[in-house]
Amino acid sequence: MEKAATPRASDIAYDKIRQFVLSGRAEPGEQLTEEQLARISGVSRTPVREAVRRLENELLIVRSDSKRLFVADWTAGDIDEMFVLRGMLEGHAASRAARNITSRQIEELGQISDLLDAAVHANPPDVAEFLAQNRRFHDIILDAARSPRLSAMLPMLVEQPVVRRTAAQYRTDELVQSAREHRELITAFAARDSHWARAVMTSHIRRAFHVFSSTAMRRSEQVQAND
Amino acid sequence: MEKAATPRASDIAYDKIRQFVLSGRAEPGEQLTEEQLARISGVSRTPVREAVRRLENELLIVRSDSKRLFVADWTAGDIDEMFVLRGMLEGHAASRAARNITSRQIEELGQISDLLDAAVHANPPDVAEFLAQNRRFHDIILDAARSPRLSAMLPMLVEQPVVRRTAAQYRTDELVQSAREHRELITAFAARDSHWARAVMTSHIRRAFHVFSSTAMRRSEQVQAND
DNA sequence: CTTGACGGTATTGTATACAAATGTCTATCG
DNA sequence: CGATAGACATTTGTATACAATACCGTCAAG
Repeated sequence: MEKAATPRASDIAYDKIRQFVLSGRAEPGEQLTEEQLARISGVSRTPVREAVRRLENELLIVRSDSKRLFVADWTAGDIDEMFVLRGMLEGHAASRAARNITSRQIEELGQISDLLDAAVHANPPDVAEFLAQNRRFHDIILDAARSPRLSAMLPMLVEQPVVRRTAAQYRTDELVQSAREHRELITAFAARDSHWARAVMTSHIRRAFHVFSSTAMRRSEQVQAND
Repeated sequence: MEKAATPRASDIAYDKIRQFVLSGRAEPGEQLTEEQLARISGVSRTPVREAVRRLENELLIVRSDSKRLFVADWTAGDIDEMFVLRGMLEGHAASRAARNITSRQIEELGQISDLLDAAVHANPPDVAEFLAQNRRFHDIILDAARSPRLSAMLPMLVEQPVVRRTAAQYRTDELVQSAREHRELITAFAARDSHWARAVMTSHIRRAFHVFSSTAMRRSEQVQAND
């Protein structure tokens, strides 16, 4: 049985606020007060402050000239930049992982890959499941990289603008290709080929960026159509 | 006249604790209690906690399995990894800076470069001044890169193991070479050549790593001699 | 001698009260 | 009419008290 870790109020606050921001219930640029966030997360301001510090560090929340909190708002340039950094860092993580990964972990990646395939080929494709397993996949690689520093830095980059859009925007062929790349990564890991792993990961992330861009466009077209 | 910003207690705590850790007054692996840190920095536990969160994020302080604080302790592998990441990120920063830097900023870099030369050629070389100006130099580049994300991530990597050793460990020829690379960076910026800038910066950081390794060795030899 | 349970102590986590500071509105003056 | 100063409201920052949790030594049983 899994351990039922004690829920720390500051973690609760972190999750709730994060979800509040990413779900789009808070508009980009909107002001947030600590008290409001305390109400939302059901704890006092003290743990909220800690949570806010973390989110601020992830640039999900920004502080105005002096100390007032706002929901971050992303330019296209920010997002591009973010994917570039993710490409570098995840590429590096993959490279390290190829050297350090255990066969147990490779097995695990294989199982996740099966789940990814299942999610893709479901009818209709189960995109939420796909994203969840995709995240697990990348987390294992990060773990295998054995770099506390990478583990601290990557969360600042992952899935920030991704979550906001609805899952329905993905096309099946994109998911298929993504799943294929995961398989290739596993092969590279099994071969302990760090250069291969880095290259596959880098292009994987970069392609994700273009998928993101095009789905963002699709979405805005859809929004226009709804107006 | 420059603004005399209000000193926030949490910033005071951050500076004091950081200095406490980096100066070597705290042994790596040693436990730190919030109350002790509060005494040291002269504020209450609340701002200390915020400061600790930041330092924890920079991996200068680590949390034991549950919640007790310890001074981080670095393996050779950690330091190597850190310089690799710095190389990637500062290289990327230089690349962006080459595209975005203003002529005003290039001038500023030139002035700092003069100060670097002066510090190197003083007799004896003024290493503290060199390090201070070096830091200003890199900060300007980071600023010119215009990426809030890089600005958030790089502080996690800079000068952590560097400060602990005494300045006297540097050799003059190393400082001369470093100053030369700064000049070359300026040239690359002036030419707006992002590839050149990235390459120079990458090798600059990588060379710094090897200088660091050798000075660390020199230092340990010296310590052995003193035993 | 080892192991495990118990309880005291040290340390971290949270809430609340209050202080400092920032923003905003209004009234008055140029 | 616009600008500015001052009072008021809102928001963030800090300290303290208390609660919850983890650690560690002790003691008893196997």
